[in-house]
Amino acid sequence: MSHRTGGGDPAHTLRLLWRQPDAGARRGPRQGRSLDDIVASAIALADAEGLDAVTMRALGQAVGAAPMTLYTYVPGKAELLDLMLDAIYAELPRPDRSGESWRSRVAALARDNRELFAAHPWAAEVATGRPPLGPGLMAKYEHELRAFDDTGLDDVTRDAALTFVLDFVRAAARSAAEARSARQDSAWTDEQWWAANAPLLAQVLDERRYPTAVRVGAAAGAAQNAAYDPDQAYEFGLARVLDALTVLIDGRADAGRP
Amino acid sequence: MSHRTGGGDPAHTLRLLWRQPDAGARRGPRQGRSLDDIVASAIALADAEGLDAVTMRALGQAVGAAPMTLYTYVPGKAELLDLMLDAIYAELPRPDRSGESWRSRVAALARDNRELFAAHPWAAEVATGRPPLGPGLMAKYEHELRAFDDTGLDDVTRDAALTFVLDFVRAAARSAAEARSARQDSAWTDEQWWAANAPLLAQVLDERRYPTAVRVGAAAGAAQNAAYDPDQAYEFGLARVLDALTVLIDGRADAGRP
DNA sequence: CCTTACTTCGTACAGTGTACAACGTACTGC
DNA sequence: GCAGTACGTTGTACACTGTACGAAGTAAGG
Repeated sequence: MSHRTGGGDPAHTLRLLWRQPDAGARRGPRQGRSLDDIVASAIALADAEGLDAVTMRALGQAVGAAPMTLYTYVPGKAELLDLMLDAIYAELPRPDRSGESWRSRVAALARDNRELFAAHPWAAEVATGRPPLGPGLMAKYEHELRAFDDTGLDDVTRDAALTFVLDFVRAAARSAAEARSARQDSAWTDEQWWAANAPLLAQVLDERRYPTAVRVGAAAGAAQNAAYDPDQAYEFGLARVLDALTVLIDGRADAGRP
Repeated sequence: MSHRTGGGDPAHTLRLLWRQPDAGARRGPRQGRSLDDIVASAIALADAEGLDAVTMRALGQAVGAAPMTLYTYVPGKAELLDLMLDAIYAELPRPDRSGESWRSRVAALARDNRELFAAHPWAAEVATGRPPLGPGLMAKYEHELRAFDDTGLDDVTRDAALTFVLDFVRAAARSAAEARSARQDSAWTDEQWWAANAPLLAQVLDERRYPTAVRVGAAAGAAQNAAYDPDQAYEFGLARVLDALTVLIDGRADAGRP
């Protein structure tokens, strides 16, 4: 199974996200834990051991309860993922950057999101078909839209530009997470992997058939000391994203450069 | 479990990808099917019912064999995913575009990849920590690198630029796939979902607290007839990507435009 | 022919999310 | 104070996953 959000009654999920208790007096025993405890434990578990380690059984053990107890706090696992995401969104820094240039603000926005994914790599893996419209995401959205103040973009374009930046950072984080988990899970280091592949690869990669691929692949591999360096891909991509926005906003490519 | 590639002996996987039979005479009964049959059935299954439907049991039934029989063709499911990916890469069109501008070639490259993900939406979900270095991927890489001929980019930058474009298309395909599966799996249409969320959202979305978010969100929602339109996001993003490459390659923003 | 390597497949196991029912608890209405 | 009831907690159970293991049958080598 893949990790997906949503699924249940949207109104119920939304009440949970905004921590709006059900109306009516509560009979029966009081809950021994809080929703925040559950969510915080789940995030800690995911940070430490990855999203696959967040099972209802493991989470139950982490909070000292039977697995099924969790279902009195949360309708199901999909909603738990929504809550986890919204919680880490709420943690993002949101300093006032109104004195800076838009370019500096957007670069900071990208950096903050990158650091979010560095702290919580699992977040890039979660498939959010419908986003968790909680306080964390709203605060994030509000703050990040402000990065485009004074750019002259209309509202629709502003939203599209933000989505473009965020999707880029998320894709980079996902690639980085995949590269890392390939290293960790597979019991083969990058070097061993290449060494194991090299003999047959040399035999099968005809330079007449793949001249450009062989040459460029070798150059790129040498430049990165690996088949793929997520950090370099991010730096390169971010520069391109900022260039693209400069064209969109200032109508030329060299604004803000020496 | 998420869907991941790789894992086993890289050399063995590589032999499978390039269809290099093990050396030595084969004793015992001959295999009743071919590796290509297995892979083709798996792709058909994934196309029709999604990646989650590709289980060893279902695939066994599709090829008319017991589930465990598959393990004589493929070491495990991770390797099967590698083979599926390489197979669809091999299907991509690779016409000679040497007469066109680089911008037209890169746009075509993006379109071809977008259509690949449209035909095989599951491909965007697969986590390829280490890429399947088979004939399909090599042919794809060779052809796509050629899109940057005559751009003056050095080899390392050429690889980075291609990665940038491909990552963008993949991210867009992933978002589109997530949005679609949210629609299909959740039993709530987009309209029902918004209708269910609207009352509480109206109550909780204070316009003083989230002025920009509320305004921009409403404008974007109206412009897209939905919370999120993957097609519009793709078109917007592709234009930005091409602008960014124009800056990189031609040093200005307006090359190739009227 | 016997041996050996190989394909096929039934069974089994550890793991997943969660439905269901039993049990105890604390509040509501009297 | 007491019955009724809604709710928290939990053990068990189910369908499902990938795949390890071993038995049975088949074709080739010596």
